[in-house]
Amino acid sequence: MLTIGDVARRSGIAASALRFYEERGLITSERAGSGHRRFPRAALRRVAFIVFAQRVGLSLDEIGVELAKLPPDRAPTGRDWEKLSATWSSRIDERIAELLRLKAGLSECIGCGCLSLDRCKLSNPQDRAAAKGTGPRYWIGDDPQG
Amino acid sequence: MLTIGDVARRSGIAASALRFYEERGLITSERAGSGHRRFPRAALRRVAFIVFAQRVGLSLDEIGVELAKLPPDRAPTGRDWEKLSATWSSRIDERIAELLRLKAGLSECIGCGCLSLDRCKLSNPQDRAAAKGTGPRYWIGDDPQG
DNA sequence: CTACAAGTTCAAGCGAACTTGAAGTCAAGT
DNA sequence: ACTTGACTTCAAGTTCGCTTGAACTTGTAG
Repeated sequence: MLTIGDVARRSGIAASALRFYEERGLITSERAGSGHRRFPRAALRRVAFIVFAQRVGLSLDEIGVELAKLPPDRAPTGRDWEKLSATWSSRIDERIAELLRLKAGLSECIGCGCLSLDRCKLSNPQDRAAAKGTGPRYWIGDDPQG
Repeated sequence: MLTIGDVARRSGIAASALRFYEERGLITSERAGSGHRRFPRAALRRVAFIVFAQRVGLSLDEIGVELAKLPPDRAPTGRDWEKLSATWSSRIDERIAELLRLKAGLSECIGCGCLSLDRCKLSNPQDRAAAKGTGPRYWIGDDPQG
C-alpha cells in the first residue's frame, strides 16, 4: 500500500489532484488508523490511464465512465484494460482524421475565399453535432439554409 | 460591412463570443454612428481561422499571436494565410504523432505493468517539457531517478 | 521531548473561454 | 407614435480541472 505522497512521486501527479480524483470517484483508497490514505498499487495504473486518456481528449467524467467498467472486486488484468481501449482507440482515430482534414484544409479553405467547412468538407457531421464544451465548436458555413 | 449579427449567423459563433474575441484583439471592427459594430468581410476569415486553430489545440493567446502577423494595412491574401500555417502544420503533426504513440502504448504500457512513459517511449521529452495548462501534463514513470 | 515533514478537511481561488443578465440605445415596420 | 428586435456596455456567473490556504493532526528523526 502507498501513501498519497508515494503515488504523487511515482505518477508525477500532485497530491491535491489525487485527492480530487478520489473525490470524483476515479481512484479509491483505504484509510490507515491515522486517517491517512493508503492506495493499492493498482491505483498507479489507474492514474496512468487518467493521464493518457486526458491527452487523448477525454474529460474526467468520460474517464470515470471507462474506469467504472473495471472489475471492482479484483485487480484488473491486461485483458480488462484492453477492453477499455476500444472507445479510446476509435476516439484517437477520429481525432487524427479531423487533424488531417484541418491540415489539408488550412490553405485550401481559409486561404481561399469560401470559408465554409460544409463546402470544403473539412468537418464531418458528427464532429459538428458533438458541439460540446463551453463555446461553439462548429462552423456552419456561409449559408445555413442552403 | 457586416453587423455583429451577420457575422454571428455566417460563422455560427455567438455574438457574445465575437465581442469577446474583439476585446482580446483577435478581430477588429469599426463603429457606425449609432455605436454599433461594423465588421469588414475579412473578419469572417479571421473567425474561421480562430475556429480551425482552436480545434487544432491552440489557445486564444496563441491564435492572437498568429493573427497579429497578418498585415494590418491591407486585406490578407492567400499567401498571407499560408504563412500562418507553418506553425500550425507542425503542431498538427506533433499532435498526430502523440496520438499514435498513445494508441500504440495503450495496451502495451497500461495493460502491461511498467506504467512508465519513459521506458515505453510513448512520450517524447518535448511533450513533457511543455507541461502546460493548470494541471500536470506529464508522467514521470516508476523511477524518476533511475 | 521537540522539531518538522507529511498527512487531513474544507472553502475559496484561478485561468480559459465564454455566457448571462441588467439596463439602456437604436433601427425598422405598421 | 409605437412596438419589436438588434444592438450597446458592464459586471457577474458557469464549467473544467485543479491549486492554494487555513487550521489542524500524525509520523518520524534526533
